[in-house]
Amino acid sequence: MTVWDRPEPSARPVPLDRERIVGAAIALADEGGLEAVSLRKVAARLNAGPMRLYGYISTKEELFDLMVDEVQAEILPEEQPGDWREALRSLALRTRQAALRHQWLADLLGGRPTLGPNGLAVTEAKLAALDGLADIDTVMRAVETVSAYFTGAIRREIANLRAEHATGLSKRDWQRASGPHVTKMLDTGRFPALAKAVHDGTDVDAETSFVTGLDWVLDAVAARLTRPPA
Amino acid sequence: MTVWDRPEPSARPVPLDRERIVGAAIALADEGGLEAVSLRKVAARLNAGPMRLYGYISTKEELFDLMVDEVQAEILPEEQPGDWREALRSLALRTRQAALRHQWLADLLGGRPTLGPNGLAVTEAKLAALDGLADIDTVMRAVETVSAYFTGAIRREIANLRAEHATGLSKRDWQRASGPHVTKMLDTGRFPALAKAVHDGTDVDAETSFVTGLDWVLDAVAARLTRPPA
DNA sequence: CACGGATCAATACAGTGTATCGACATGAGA
DNA sequence: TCTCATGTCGATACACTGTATTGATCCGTG
Repeated sequence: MTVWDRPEPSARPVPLDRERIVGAAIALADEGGLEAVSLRKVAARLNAGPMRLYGYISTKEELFDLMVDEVQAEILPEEQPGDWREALRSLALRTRQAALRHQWLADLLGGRPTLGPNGLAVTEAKLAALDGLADIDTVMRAVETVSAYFTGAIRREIANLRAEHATGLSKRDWQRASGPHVTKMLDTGRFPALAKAVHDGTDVDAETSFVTGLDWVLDAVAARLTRPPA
Repeated sequence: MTVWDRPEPSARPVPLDRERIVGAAIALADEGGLEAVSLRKVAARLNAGPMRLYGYISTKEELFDLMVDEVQAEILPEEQPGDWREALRSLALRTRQAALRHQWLADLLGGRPTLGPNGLAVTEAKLAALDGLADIDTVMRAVETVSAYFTGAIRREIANLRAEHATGLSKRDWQRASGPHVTKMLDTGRFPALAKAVHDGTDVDAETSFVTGLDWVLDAVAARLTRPPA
């Protein structure tokens, strides 16, 4: 092969860093969900070979961790409100909003400990909100409980949202259309309470449902904060 | 290729049904986690070719759905206790126990609507527990809230459990060893509340933490049931 | 006994995460 | 200024994935 056949080597490789990599991965996930994120596609988006990424991450899971941590930054509020309740509420709502923007977050939320800088900062914010209002153990329990609630609630919301979107129908029509199956099941009479709920229940929008439960949980926390701090 | 070269066709194919398929898949998942479940391995475990499965399921996701529903059967209590609170508590605890037996369940919990027969039965049980104790909408909100809580809590618990197991150390040593990283972060002083929590917090076992939060949430529900039923 | 339709296995394909390794550009030393 | 070691990058390779297609083989029915 003569020089003339050989192509000129491509310009110096594009400089890379984790930020760019994570950005590309998030973009892909936003567009096509988590399953659209492959190391090859991420690399391609950065005009790099797939193996190049292994200088910055050592496994795909690590990339996911970085993605989650990146999004955690969106959750941190600009400034901490004074009231503990408003602080926790705000963190929960912002997490939900982030999950609505990046629906793939629902697949990752709670799936691994969040030890990245932003993840730690979020945890710090939660703990700080309650700092001094009760003994430490109570505070930890409170944070865990609230976090567990909204993690679970967000996951369910996104799951339903996807189910609706998959069948391509409005919220209310879902039960009727998600199934011939479900309706048939309900008609068997083996699920009377559920049938009644589907039939007579008001369908509130997801946000209302989310904050309703959230406020209940916050009430429960409030009830435990009456004890004097340790 | 003559007849003599050609092997006698293997005995009549093993009969198959969804139950067997799901059983094999669950066995694989119990042993090696969700990622150990591949259609090829499931089929191999049943002495069948991979394509054979597509007569019973049309996608791998459906197999996961069947697995989840199968495990839901373990959650249904033999008989419903009289007290609504005990009923919900029991469902939550049994879900947790199921998740501890089948840790892969944590990856799937809340990820999709559960419309299988057992999933519907579980939902029915939750709703039935509260039936008549408040207007339907309140009941639905209560069930959603409790479910969101324990879904999230279970997920976090399993996540931590895996993290500990991955580093192979005891609960308490985790913060110290999960990182050089975490300790260094804490030493920066940027996370005072978190540092205090790690330092001064008692480490309660996971079950205690779970039921503590659960009882808080149940208290919150109880507070809303005082209103007369609709 | 022949045939039609269903059932199943084999093959194939496009894609995955990651290990290995050879080429090559870059910086240090002579 | 030339040479050589170093470490980075890309190509190749491997074992594996979910699933479409296709061709053989069996069964029940005419």
